[in-house]
Amino acid sequence: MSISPKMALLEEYALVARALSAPARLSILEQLAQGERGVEALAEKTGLTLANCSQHLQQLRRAALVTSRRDGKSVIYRLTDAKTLELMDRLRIVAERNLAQVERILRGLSGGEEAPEPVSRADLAARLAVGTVTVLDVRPADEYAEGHIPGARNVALPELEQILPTLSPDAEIVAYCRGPYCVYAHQAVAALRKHGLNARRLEGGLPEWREDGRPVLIEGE
Amino acid sequence: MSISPKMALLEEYALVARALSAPARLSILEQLAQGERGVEALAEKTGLTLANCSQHLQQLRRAALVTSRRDGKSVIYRLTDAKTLELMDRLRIVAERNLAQVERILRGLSGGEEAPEPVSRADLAARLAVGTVTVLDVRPADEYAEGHIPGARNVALPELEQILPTLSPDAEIVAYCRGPYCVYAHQAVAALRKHGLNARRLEGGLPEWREDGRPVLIEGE
DNA sequence: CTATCATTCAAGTCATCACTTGACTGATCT
DNA sequence: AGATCAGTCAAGTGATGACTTGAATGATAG
Repeated sequence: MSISPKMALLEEYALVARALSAPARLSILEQLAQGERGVEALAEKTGLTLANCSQHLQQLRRAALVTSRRDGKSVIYRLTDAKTLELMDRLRIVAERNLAQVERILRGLSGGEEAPEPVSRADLAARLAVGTVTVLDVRPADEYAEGHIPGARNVALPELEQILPTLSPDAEIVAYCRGPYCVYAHQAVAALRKHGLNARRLEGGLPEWREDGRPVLIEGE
Repeated sequence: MSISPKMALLEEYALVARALSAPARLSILEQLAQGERGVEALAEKTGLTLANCSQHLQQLRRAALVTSRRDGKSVIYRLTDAKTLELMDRLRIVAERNLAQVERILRGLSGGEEAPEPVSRADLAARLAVGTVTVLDVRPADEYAEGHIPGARNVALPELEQILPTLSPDAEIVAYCRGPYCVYAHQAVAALRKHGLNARRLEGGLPEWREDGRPVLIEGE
């Protein structure tokens, strides 16, 4: 006797949801959204041990969210499909709408202040075209080097304080980071606004910008 | 010592994903998409025992995907937010794109034949306006009575064979059911096509139709 | 061919989950 | 108040998951 096709389908959908049901794996997926990565790099960025990270990757592979290829001694993982990012974004949206806890955390990130609405990517592109905006890439330098919005200046969060004097109080500042799951841009905007600067977050991050088909500058090109 | 806000956020997102990670709960959510329901009705429709169903509902409530209210002796559950349906649809899309197993099951539902593209809801609305289409609601009668597309004829799957003679071979037939997770429309279309009829599925089901703001007829109105 | 490096596998531990059974609670009906 | 009905809770079981540690694999460098 075979199980019903309906249950079989639900099992498959549940398999994908289960892949997203551990914070560690969401963190890995966020990293992979920046670009393909070896296991060690992923383990370091996510703070997981190597073996643990490898096992999470196996689970992501079982759900077919990631694929791997061999490159010499290394195994390089990448997202199977950009649609996964949309799924993760819906997940965030539903969580933000329904869970009071999420709002509390986000407010905490903004230092208790009300954060301004984020700038849409289309909006930023338009402002970049006429040059009336300062764009800050607040990711770590290695990720910036791998690709960033043309014209963006890289300032990892710890260095933010130091560059404050170089920012004009009149300038319109837009900060971005890895994407909707990343808190760097939230924190950067909160810090900048505390110093009276006119800063806002970009909606989404570099992966979403790239997915829109907008230009991405790679270091050394 | 407090955990980082980032991990706290990821935990919340993972909580929502975990709520979607059991087939039983996906099944419950699909039912709730039809309309609010008591625990017993949900248990019956999903084939879960009462206690088990209740416990799944607690988990859905923890993730804030459903809310409940008391009505006399009964507790009525409903979806907190229609965005949840979008999330579930993305889940399905990602699963269909990445998992070969899903394609295999869907092909099996269609009797091995290649199923035609579904009809979009806008398309069906246009055809209904000019009256050149036969719409079949292939859900159980009680769900049809609770609301259906105006002009749709209710034929639960087991009765489909009997009404075949009443369908013209020239008519264009569109079948719909509960939504993207429901297999009834797939099966109905396969059966109809096997008899040489020109049948296609509607994209999505009644909840999506309603969510579009299109008219829904309730029995006895 | 041996050594090295990147990754995976295997085994074990502790926690959580799905499901069952049977007792419990809270609202209604008589 | 007692009986009844809808739903929840509590405890127990077997399965799965997250994480750790240490051994095994597979490709390259010497």
